[in-house]
Amino acid sequence: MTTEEQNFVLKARREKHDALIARGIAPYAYRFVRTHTSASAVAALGQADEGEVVRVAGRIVAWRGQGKTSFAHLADDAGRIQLYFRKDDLGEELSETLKLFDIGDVIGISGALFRTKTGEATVRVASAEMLAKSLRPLPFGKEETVDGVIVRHSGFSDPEQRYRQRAVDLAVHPDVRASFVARSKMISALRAFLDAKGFLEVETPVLQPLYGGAAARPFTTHHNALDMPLFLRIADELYLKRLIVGGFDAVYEIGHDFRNEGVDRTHNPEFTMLEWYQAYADYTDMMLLVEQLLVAAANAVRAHPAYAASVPALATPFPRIEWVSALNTVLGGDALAMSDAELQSAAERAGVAKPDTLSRPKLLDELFQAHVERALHEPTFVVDYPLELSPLAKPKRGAPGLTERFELFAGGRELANAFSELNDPIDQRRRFEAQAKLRAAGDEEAPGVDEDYLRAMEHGMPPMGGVGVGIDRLFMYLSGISHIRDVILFPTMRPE
RNA sequence: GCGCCCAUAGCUCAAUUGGCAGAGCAAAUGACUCUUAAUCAUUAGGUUGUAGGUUCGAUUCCUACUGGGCGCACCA
Repeated sequence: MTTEEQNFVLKARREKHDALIARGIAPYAYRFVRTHTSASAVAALGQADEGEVVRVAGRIVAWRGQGKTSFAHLADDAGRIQLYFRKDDLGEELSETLKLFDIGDVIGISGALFRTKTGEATVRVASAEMLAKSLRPLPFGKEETVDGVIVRHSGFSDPEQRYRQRAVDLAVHPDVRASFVARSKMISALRAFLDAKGFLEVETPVLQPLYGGAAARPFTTHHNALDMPLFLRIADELYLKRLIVGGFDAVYEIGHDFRNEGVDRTHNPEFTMLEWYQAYADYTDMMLLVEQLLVAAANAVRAHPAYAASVPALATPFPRIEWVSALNTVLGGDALAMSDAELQSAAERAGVAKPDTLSRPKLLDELFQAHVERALHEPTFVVDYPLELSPLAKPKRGAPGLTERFELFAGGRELANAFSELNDPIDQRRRFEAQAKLRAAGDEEAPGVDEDYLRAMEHGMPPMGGVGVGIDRLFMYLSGISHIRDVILFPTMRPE
């Protein structure tokens, strides 16, 4: 098609649009007062054969004309309901107008409920209003119900088009809408949980002059008026901990982090992160909170009928395994005492790419990922990470080479990361400097020294526990959805 | 970033060894006053992703490009 205006389908729609105007009917309305949704109308009829007059609105998703009568289905957020148009009820003029209605149009209906002889709750249409004329057809598939299961035919299934045109995807796929409803309910439950525990929801900068709080490559941008580079945050951590210095006892933030790295089924360049920090608590307190929070999230997702069956049963407390002993077991020796060369050859055997280019902490991390993480299917806390992997965590009491840190794994993926937060500014400076050295040696993900953060800490940072939870992945785990693009409304795509 | 695969009508898909580009749905016209993947008849709808090449002839074979999917790498 050369230009879309010449397409015969669009042309026919446009002609009907013009014909509506010619009949004095506005193709785009301002408002329609509904008395019922599709679902509440069906409920209002109950088991009766005749019911009250209802006003419903939605999109025409199916049309079965039959001479002087027509049946249609009207879909709204709550579901769908059948409409029955009868020429004798509507009169000549409205019957003529009806010919200008198409599948995809948004209309408002008034009429009495009744039950057809096949048993379906239906509105006997007395009046119909055009609310929004659809000029571009939606790719509705046909549906049939076989043994109570809805079977779709010839739907809209090209994954590229579905992600690029999410409005269309959502409009024709109630199950896609359902997944985002469940996600939203889960996030509401997380907020309710933390609010009830006395946490204050806050917002910290997305645009940061210095990035930190995680090991990742950032997106960079530029502020014109200030003529300065800015980074999109890779984590909220350092700003939230400044707030604890400022006197807030417990804060949390739900927002987007941005990491300039590959895209695959579990990575989108922007993703949703929950972080919280609680003064006077340590990582053991955080473990209990994470368990409770996960149970609350799982209950919220399970409450959605579409996901009731897919949510894993969570038995608390989750098992705890120690990072070092788990790695020692799989490597058959004392991992921390091994030489760099020994670690490199172990990494080589584990299939780690280019182990000779990795720093020692990276090597350890890779070995742990390869041998231990992938095998953790049930929710499991991995505790007490090596200090060199955890530059923002407090040393473990009685084991100075380790930190008080845990990560929660489930389904082979990391769901949460938490520490007893490092609040000693002298130690923190040393850790930053060690990171800066790695950075100078070529580790692009190692952050530098954040003087502003150190200054805040030097004023006295209360001891605290902190947690980060990847929201997209948590929802993927709970819902059983395997691709991150299916839990993000508008995933990052190349321009078409 | 690397490898493999995919791109045909608005949507979902066909097209034999390289030989006139098709079907279903959606659309238009007509028939049908309880249908429901409604049905029936007729009609229209295409620069086969883009640019080149091989060939008498390319949707089909080759090259490059664009976009996508899957896997690997990086990462959470």
